[in-house]
Amino acid sequence: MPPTSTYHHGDLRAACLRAARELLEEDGSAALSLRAVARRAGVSATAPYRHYADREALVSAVAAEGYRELAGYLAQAHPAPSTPDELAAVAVAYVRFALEHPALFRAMFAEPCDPTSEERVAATEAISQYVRTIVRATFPDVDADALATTVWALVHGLAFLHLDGKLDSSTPEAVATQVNSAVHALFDASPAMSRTAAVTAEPTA
Amino acid sequence: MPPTSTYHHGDLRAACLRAARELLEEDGSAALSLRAVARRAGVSATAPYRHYADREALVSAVAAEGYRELAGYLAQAHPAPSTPDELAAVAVAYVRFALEHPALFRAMFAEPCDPTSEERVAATEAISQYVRTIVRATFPDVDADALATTVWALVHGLAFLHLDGKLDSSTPEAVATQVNSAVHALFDASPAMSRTAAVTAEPTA
DNA sequence: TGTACATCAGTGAACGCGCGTTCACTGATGTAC
DNA sequence: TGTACATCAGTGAACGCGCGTTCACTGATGTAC
Repeated sequence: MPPTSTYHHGDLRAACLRAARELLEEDGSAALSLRAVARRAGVSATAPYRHYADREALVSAVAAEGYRELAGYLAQAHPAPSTPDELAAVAVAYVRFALEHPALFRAMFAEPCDPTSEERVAATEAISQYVRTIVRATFPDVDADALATTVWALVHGLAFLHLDGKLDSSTPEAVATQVNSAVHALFDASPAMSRTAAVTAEPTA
Repeated sequence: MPPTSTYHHGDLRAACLRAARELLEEDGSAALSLRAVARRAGVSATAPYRHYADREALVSAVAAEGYRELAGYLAQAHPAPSTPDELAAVAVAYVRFALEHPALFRAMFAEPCDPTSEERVAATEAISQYVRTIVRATFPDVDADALATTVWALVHGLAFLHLDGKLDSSTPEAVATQVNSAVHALFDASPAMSRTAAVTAEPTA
């Protein structure tokens, strides 16, 4: 259904989200204002209020969309990882996502604008669950919750360090190598792992 | 030298820094404006311009001070760690610092306001060097740079996850336990550690 | 099929706000003689 | 020791800006009959 008339936009809600994403990627979080979003969507300054209660609601929606997109991105790296290598591939995807959408990623983890936004809480919970699930599939015999937290922290930290230019992000390969080796440093020799999948882990990077 | 007169403040530069820190801790980064700083320092809105070129300069100064303070905090946890346990204690301090100064910590790692601020660059470089030094002292036979990155990422990620309320931060003990176990998961069984450089050959990163 | 009407999604003017920054200024300080 | 003067660190009025949000409104849409 193409938006024939200009008065009724067609899908302003989605257009706002898209505009917000673009502003974020182009000029950083400071540029993300309701008015700028409206401007970019080609609509009056007050039109977005039809779809978002206030600025915070928009930001939360953007963050939530980011979480969903991240989840999709990870799943695409490997739908159901069950070996350390496959898990490492997902980790690489996580960091890559952060580097491809730096402002969005920062917004997702920035000072919580509205911690009570159900959409947002649900989205982050989904990611958290997802990580646990993956780790559990990869290391069935282990305290998956504890390990999942450690893995997530490691990968999350790598993402931020890369974002902050602390590590060599010049090429996707450099990033992948870095992430792979860090993840394997955690896995290869962890007691529980060496017992389970003794040799599987070695050949990466 | 007590600031007798009110006209000449005495040490407005430091007072601005302190005010900025307070605003940050109390109301988050959005509250950190030059005008608010001036107001809190009890000085006209334009007075801070005597000491800071613009808003960005102030923010960079705050961040740099944060880095220095973090460095001191880590050194206080253990002046020269050389065992995994001592290193873990430093890691705990890192996370604790983040939790005690959440807004400051976020500001330090937020979107780089002025990447060319020499004070700021120097401060972050110092931290980075410091981590490398510690890791090298603890594991002399290992590719310290690679491991240092991994350790830093892990600890940094834990700090943010705690900040975002993803982990149990209810008591300092809970945090310490969490961080300790994560760090040990990385160390205790990492091949390089258990068999000293036997397997260092793995040449990644 | 045509018409009346409720509903919905926009408009645009207006508000008050706090911000960063400029400018010409003035009061305090300290130094040279 | 006293005085003249340069320098320094503040003042306060003023600027223009973009923001979030409100309000009464109006044009388009779709549904009931």
